[in-house]
Amino acid sequence: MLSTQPVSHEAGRQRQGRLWSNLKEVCDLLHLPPISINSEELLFQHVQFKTGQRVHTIGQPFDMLYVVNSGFLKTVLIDEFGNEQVLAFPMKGDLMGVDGIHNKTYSSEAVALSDCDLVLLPFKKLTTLGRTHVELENMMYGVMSRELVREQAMIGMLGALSAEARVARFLVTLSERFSQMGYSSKLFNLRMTRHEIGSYLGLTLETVSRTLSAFNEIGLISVDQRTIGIKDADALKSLRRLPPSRTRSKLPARAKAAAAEATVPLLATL
Amino acid sequence: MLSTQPVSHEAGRQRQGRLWSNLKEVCDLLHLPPISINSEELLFQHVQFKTGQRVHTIGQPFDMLYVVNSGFLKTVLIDEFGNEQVLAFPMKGDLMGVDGIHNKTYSSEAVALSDCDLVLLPFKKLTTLGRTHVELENMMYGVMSRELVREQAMIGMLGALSAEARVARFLVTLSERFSQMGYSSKLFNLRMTRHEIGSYLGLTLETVSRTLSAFNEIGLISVDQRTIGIKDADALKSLRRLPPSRTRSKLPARAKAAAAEATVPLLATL
DNA sequence: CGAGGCCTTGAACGAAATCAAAGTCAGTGG
DNA sequence: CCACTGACTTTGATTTCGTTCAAGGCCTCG
Repeated sequence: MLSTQPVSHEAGRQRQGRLWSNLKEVCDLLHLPPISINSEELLFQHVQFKTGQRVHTIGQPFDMLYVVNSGFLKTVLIDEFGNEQVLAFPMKGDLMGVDGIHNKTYSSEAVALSDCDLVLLPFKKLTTLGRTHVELENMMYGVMSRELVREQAMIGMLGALSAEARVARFLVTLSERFSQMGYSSKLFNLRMTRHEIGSYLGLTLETVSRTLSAFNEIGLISVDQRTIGIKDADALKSLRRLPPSRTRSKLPARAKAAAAEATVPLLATL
Repeated sequence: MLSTQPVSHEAGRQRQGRLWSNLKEVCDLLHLPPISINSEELLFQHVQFKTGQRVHTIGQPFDMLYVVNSGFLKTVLIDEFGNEQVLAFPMKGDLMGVDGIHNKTYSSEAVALSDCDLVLLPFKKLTTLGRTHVELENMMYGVMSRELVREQAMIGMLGALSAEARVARFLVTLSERFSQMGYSSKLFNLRMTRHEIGSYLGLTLETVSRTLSAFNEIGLISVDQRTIGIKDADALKSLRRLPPSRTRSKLPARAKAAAAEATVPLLATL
């Protein structure tokens, strides 16, 4: 489902020995409808990070958002004992740094898991520009809301799914992302360790390893170290195996009033 | 830490037999610095919901944000089998509905756990207004970012903490919220069932119940049905008991390059 | 008073964590 | 070139935390 427009594969152009992208290219990257701004002149600088480098750290003053143009990263929280909690594995098209707006300080740390090329979006520049370009402003709100929805889905997954289901969904999501990026959805390399996957999924590295081996056993995937082959995507997708009886939705008796109309125009959905 | 300014305790004024709040009152509610807009004329309507009523449902067209002025709610995700996953328990000062911006459709459902009074913030109105009032716009971004940070903290908790630690943190957070609202931080009533707490924390209702009983045993709290007394807040706060050896932060060998300067000015934090 | 939610507690089970050991792989330096 | 090192991975054995299943008590509301 990639745009087939003649954007250079490595989006951006050289200038002063450095890559720059215009707003339309950034929108493409974020999978957003392009914005009609006389924007050929409005360029955003790229930056490169090497494997292991930190893009931003916790507590660092916030002024930039980042869009991944190529490469793989992780974002992590670090607790008071130095333990890492992986929050996400940003890759091409993902936005980073939104958590820094509040408090003017990044609340997470972003680390490159491979060499990366990121587009720099100076936040001030964006908001200023947004004030005169409704579309851009809407895009900003939209992207932030999208992040929020993603995190809600993550919470749902951590709260309700078994280890197997989490690993299965992780693989499916990765596969879809790779496919979006134009890589094979059937065969790819993990850029992160079992440990990092485990942290991301709320599991230990051993459980991740064992679960992958088990999927391999029953022919859902093939595993060789970091190389994953997806053999039965449908089975992976439908693998739920959630702790069953939990959390069945039902309105309490006291809620019968809800049938009545609300105090304000309110659609009677459901 | 409440503002001691003479805002009416039940913020807002009567007009046409209904409560309305101006922008300053809304900012107070959200714990944000007040905005200097000639805003006495800019009023936001309140709405009341009865226990059990839904404020918005999944898939319903989005057009409003909501700020809780009084009462207690839950927001939930519902999976394909009708299972509920509690995402949050909004109460006074909390913002709801942000997940609806993306897709123009609410992606979660909000249900009143008690009779509630909510301030309606028509999103269109806010953004239009934000375009001419930088402060308001910044506030919008700030609030959305704050939500994101909260959810990240939630992910961290679900990913890393033991059942006891989750329940302890839940109690501490509740206690602090009650205190903020001017209620006792030492003695309060839960508005939600064990089942709902369990869903929120990624535990079963039995585990929640047992953990509360255990805290009661060792004198950290007193429990009688929905009534909770906090006896040793410090012990609750420091109760971590996280699965120990997990996820210790350490840079991989390949990351030695990180010591070198980044491609862009980058603070050497840590 | 009875019914239905809700909460507690016990006992047994099971999924995932922990502990432990051996194997793989990439990079390094002799 | 090859052996050595250190990080990463796999697999096994054991333990433990939290779930599941079950039964009984409590409280509210009709």
